[in-house]
Amino acid sequence: MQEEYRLSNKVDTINADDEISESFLIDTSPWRSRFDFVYREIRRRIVLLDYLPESKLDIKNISEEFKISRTPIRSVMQRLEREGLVMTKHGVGTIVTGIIPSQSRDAIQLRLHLATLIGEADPKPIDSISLEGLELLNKRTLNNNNMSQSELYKCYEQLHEFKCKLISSDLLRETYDQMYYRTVRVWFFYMKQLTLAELSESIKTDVSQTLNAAKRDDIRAIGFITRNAISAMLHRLNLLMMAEE
Amino acid sequence: MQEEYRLSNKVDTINADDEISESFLIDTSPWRSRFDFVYREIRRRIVLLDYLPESKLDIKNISEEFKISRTPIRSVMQRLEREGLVMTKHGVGTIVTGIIPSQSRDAIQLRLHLATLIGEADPKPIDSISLEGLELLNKRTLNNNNMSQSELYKCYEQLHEFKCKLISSDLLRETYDQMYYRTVRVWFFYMKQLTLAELSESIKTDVSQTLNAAKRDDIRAIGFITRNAISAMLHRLNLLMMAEE
DNA sequence: TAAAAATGAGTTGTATACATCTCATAGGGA
DNA sequence: TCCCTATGAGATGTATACAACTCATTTTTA
Repeated sequence: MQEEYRLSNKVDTINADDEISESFLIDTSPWRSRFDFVYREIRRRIVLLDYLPESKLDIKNISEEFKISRTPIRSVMQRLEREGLVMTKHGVGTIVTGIIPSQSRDAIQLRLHLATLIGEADPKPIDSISLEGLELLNKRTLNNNNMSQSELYKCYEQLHEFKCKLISSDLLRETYDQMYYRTVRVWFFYMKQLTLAELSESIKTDVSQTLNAAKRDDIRAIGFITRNAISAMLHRLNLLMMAEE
Repeated sequence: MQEEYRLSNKVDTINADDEISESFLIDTSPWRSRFDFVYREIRRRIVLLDYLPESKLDIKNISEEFKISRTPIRSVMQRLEREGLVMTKHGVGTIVTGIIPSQSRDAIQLRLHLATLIGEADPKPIDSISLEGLELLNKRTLNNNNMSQSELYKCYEQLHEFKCKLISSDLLRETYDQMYYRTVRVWFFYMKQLTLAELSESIKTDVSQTLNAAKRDDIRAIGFITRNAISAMLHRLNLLMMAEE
C-alpha cells in the first residue's frame, strides 16, 4: 500500500503516471490536492530519511519526477522550510536540515507540552469507526514482531491521526501535527542506535494504553499517555545525544 | 536602493517608517529582507485592520505598490495563509480571514499555554540593553494617557519582543510569535467595544509588572504575568463574543 | 416568462525565461 | 610555489505570459 505512493526514481512508467492522476481526481480542487500530494510525499521522504539530513535536494529532478514545474515545487519547499525540514539559500541550493540535538530536544519538548492539551477544552467524542481502526491497529502491532521502518512509520501515523481527531481546536491540531513530524524524524534518525525493536515496543504499549483509555472515553488520559511516551523517548534520546556531543 | 521598499503614502507615522527601514538595512541578504519587509508590512495592515476581515486583497495593486511582481507577493500570501491571516481560492481571490469567535478563543488559549513556558528550560539572561528598553517603554506607557491605535500596536510589539528574547527555544519563540499576531488582531477587532483606554490600562500593568520581575531576574514570573494578562483579556472577550453569538 | 446555457471579466495556479547570487576552479602574476 | 582574481557552472529569486477556475451577466431556448 505504502509502496504504491513511492514513485520510482526517474523511471516514468505509464502506471506511475496513472496513479498520480487518479489520486488527483479524488479531490474536488485539483491544485490543492496536487500540492498536498507532493508536499506529503516529500515530507515522508525527509522523515523516513530517504532524503538524508544535510543532503542537497535536486529540485530539477523532483519537478521532473512529479511532472510539474519548479513554481509549485517552490511552494512546497517554502512550506517545508517554515516547518524546519529544509533550508534554502539563494544561489546555493535547497538542503534538508541537519538533526541538531538542541533543536530536536526543543521540538520534542514542545510536542510533549502540547500533548497534555489533547484532552483539554471539549475534545471531540470518539466515533465508533475510529475506535475500530484503533483496535485493528492494536492487533496489527501486537502480532507483528518484525516491523519494517515504513511499516512503523504507517503505524505511528495512524495512531497520531487517531489522537489528532480528538483535538477540537484546529490550531492546536495543526501545531501538534507539525511537532509530530519533526520528532518522528529525529526518532528515525537515531533508529539504528535505538533499534527497531525498541521503537516497536514503544508503539505497542502506546497503542494498547490509548485503546484502553479510548474504550472508557477518557480522552484526558490519552493526552497524558502520549506525554509520557514522548517523555520516555526524550529520555532515551538525551542519553544518545549526550554521548554524541 | 532600499528606499524603493519604503512606503510613501500608507505608513501611519514617520517614526514607524524610519524604524522599519532601519531594521531593513541590518540584514545582509536582500531577498530575505525584501520578503520580510513586505510580509511584516502586510501582516501589520491585517492586524491593525487596515485590511478588514472578510475583505478581498487587490494583489495587483499590492504588487504595484511594493514595485515587485506577483510571484514574491504570492510567497508572502502563502505564508500568511499558513498563519491563518488570509485565505486564497482559485479563480476567486485572496481574502483576509474573518474573525471567528471559536477560532479566536483557540488562538488565545494556545498562546496562554505557551506563555507559561516562557521561563522554562534555561531562559536566556536579560541583557542590560533590553532592560533599558523596557524601562523606557514603561515610562512611555505611563506618561501617555491617550495612545493611538498604532502607538498601542508598537508598544505591545516591543513588550512582546522583549519577552521573546527570553525564550531560548527558537521553535517555541516562533510558535508563540505566531499566536501573538493572531490574538492581537482579535483584540484590535473588538477594540471599539473594549475601548482604547482598557487596552492601554492592560499594557501599562503588563509592562510595569514585567519590568519588576525582570529587575530581579525572575523570568518564570514573566511567563505567568503574561499568562494572566492573556487570561484576563480572554475573559473580557468571552463576554463580548457571547453577546454576539 | 422563466430557466438553462453561454460568454466574459477578473483572479489564482503554472510554466518558463531571465536576473542574481554562491562557490569551485582555473589561470596569471609575483 | 603561493595568492589573488576572474570566470563559469549551477542554484535560487523574479518577472511575465498563459492556463484554469469562479461568478455575474447576457443570451438563447422551451
